[in-house]
Amino acid sequence: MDEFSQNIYTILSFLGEGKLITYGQLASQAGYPAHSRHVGKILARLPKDTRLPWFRVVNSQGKISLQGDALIRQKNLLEKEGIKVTEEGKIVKFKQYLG
DNA sequence: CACGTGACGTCTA
DNA sequence: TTAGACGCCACGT
Repeated sequence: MDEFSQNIYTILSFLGEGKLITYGQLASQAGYPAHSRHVGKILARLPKDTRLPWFRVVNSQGKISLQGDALIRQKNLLEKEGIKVTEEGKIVKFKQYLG
């Protein structure tokens, strides 16, 4: 477990309900601005029963980067927190949910 | 060592 | 607003 991953987990654990963050912001806040892609890899290997709010992470365009059933899962979790998402996975009023 | 790939980002037309 | 071109970095082959 490297420092970058630890930072990602810490930042996510402090991300409150109804708040969103992008891969790029996570990477930057973790101290490695150029590692936005790596954030995805780290999230992808999280256990299914993790307590971390991985579903509050979207790309800089305000869209969910997952596909198929995974997209549906994240969509449902977000809507459960009052965030509206279109069929294509686009977050409605995306910028309102950032820090 | 070269190359392809991925839950990405920024610029530009 | 959308698409394509590039940039970026860790990893497996």
